[in-house]
Amino acid sequence: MNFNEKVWELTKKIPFGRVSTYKELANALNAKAYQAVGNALNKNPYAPVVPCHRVVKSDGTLGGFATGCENKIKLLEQEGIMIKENRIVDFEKKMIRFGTVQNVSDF
DNA sequence: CTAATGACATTTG
DNA sequence: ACAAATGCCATTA
Repeated sequence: MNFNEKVWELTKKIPFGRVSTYKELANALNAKAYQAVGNALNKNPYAPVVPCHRVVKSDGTLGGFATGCENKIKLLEQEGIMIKENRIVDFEKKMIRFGTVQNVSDF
């Protein structure tokens, strides 16, 4: 299993209504290649399978999207995530950390 | 193998 | 707070 497949598998595990960051994704894979994570998501062949729109930058901004960041915003809003000025609202609460159980009550 | 690239991150001006 | 510069790691040419 190469690095990209790991990234995609992990991305598929992001639950509905939550988001994660490239850095946390790489950290969960025990690697530091956050940029390579974004690179993998960019050319992922599992476009509809992998919820790439739930992956954002570490500071809460959206980052990029293959089919346009506007589309990314729409997808996230469909999942109940509010976007303000290209930034995720309550990002700290929405962000998921793999390996740690998150509190669902505040969402 | 070497060089260039990117949906990034961190530091600096 | 914003923009530029630098560092980073896997992938690709």
